[in-house]
Amino acid sequence: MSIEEQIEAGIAKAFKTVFDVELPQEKISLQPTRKDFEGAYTFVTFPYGKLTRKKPEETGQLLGEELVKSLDIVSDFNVVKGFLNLVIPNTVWVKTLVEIAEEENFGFAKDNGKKVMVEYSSPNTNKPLHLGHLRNNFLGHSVAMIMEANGYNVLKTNLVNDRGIHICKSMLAYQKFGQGEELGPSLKGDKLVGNYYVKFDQEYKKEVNLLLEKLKAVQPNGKDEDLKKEAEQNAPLLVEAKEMLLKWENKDPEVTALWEKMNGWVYNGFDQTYKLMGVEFDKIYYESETYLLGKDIVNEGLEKNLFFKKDDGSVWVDLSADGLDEKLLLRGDGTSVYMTQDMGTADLKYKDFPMEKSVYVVGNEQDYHFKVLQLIMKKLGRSYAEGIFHLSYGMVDLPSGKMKSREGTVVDADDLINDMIATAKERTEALGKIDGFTEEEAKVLYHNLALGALKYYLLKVDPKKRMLFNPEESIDFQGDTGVYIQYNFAKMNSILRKAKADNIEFNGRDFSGITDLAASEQDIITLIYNFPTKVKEAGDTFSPSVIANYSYDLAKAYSKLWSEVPILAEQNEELKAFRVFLTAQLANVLKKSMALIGVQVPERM
RNA sequence: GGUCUUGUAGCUCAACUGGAUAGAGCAACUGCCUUCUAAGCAGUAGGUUCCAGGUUCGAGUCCUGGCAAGAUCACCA
Repeated sequence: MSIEEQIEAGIAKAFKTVFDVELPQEKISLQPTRKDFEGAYTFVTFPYGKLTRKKPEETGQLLGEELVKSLDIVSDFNVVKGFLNLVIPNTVWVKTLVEIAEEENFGFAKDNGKKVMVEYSSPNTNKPLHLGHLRNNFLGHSVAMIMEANGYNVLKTNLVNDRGIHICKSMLAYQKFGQGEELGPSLKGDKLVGNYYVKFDQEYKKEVNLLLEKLKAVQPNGKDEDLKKEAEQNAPLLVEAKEMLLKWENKDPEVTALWEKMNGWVYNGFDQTYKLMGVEFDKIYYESETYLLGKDIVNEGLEKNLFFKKDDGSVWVDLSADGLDEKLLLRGDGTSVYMTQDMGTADLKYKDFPMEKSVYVVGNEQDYHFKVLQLIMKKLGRSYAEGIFHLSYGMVDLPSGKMKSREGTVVDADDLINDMIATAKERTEALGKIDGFTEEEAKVLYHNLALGALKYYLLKVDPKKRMLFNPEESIDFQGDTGVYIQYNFAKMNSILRKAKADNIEFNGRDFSGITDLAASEQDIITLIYNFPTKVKEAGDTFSPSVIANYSYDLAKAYSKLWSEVPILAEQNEELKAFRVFLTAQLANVLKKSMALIGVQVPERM
């Protein structure tokens, strides 16, 4: 039984013995005591005045006296207004830490027999990955690991958008302007293809302007808006791209071959970037294979009278009763729309991997889409519908506004990571921290520092919030950063290395003689003790930020300890061993928690 | 216009799901490297938690109404 549970049970009992009232344990909750007061846990007595017929202070006083009497783990208490602060003796904390050290897989839940699928990344194959994708990938990968730590069997998936008009645009531009360019060593495949996507847009805009001039000449009285629309629709490049899409759908050999060739280039590039980012997938879905799915489900919905057909043959669902609008599910010509496809894919996913929860890491511009998707699948009676969770995250904007691939105003993922690596190298060398490192070790360190800084930066923030990224200001290496946490881990490791060299034994040692703890030592133990709660909270809310912030707290606590008490320089042998032991436990938990946000911690830096 | 999200120190973010005097980092200022890594520690300053009501013993957190920013409301994906 956890410390909290023991106290809660004790409080329930105390209500009975002191006030002769029944208060079920579920109704009792504790909170951590604020730093400025003595104690570890606080019980708020304000709500129980009616029950005890006493003032909150008095209720607290009487409960406190009873708890000290009845519970070994409560040694003292104090009452401030309606707050009963309970003191847990140091020996209990020390004992707790020893128990934690003996626990295998501390903090991680046992296999719960449940499955969860996490879909993330979901790139388009017409352009390279950018900063927005980094947020997506880091979130998804981290959530997958957090769910695993919560006992789920996790399948990481990637739904690649490899077809559609936008893909045809880059293909067409390549065909027209590519002059047979082939993949070379100087340019990654995704970049090569991305360039043609930009090229398409440039040429297309020229055509639109040209056409607009002509239209204006012919229809001097036409509204600017209408003419522009007409020009945009009829520009030859777009018309050709549409034709190409039709050819693709009809499996035209030439178009298919080009499509395969260019997508191959892109995947080659993506693989490099994914590797650089440190994310991976268990299964990859391609929209080219799923885009025809879902039509059966549309028929099913029609049969069940959940959907309806309009005169032109298009199929809709009326969600106005749920506060939403009517939504198109199938075009008049019988072709699929996005929603058709996603309904089909939802069924396919469940068929492949019958899961309790299905997480979609997708930007918040699709909030409406996923709300509708879940609602429809619920109406259709899909058992998995309840478990659909759209992990909606805010856009990463630049000071200049939105990132736009077509206009080239994006922060490229590879470039950003490589810049960060260069910065890490520069900083490390300036600080003279690489003495004794081999070239290979130094390279690994720079990579870990760069990725750590970047991942922490993107994950410590609540996903819902949109964020502003200023490329002019590099991501910090000081203060509340990934590097700070890594640095403190390196310090812990330095202690452990030296302790080993000095043959300081701490495993399995009896620390019952430790009765005095410095405030920073006690803080660290409580933090370590809270690890399982944090893992659970992060899993329940799909929030890597919980883990990121927790990791920072751990690092900060050690930094404080470091400056306040001697560790290896401690004269008392038992105390010295205890502090090394504490360091070892903390390092262990910190490494685990950082791993949950995908950050590697260095042994030395 | 409807719906959803966000609004906390100059800036970037927290706040244990309704609890005590709202906490960190950056930037500014002041101390601290003959002791285990100063990518650090300690301190000073910085707040009408967007505004106005309400519920409650108690509100940054819940409700109502505003204001501001963003997203979305396509036979695009």
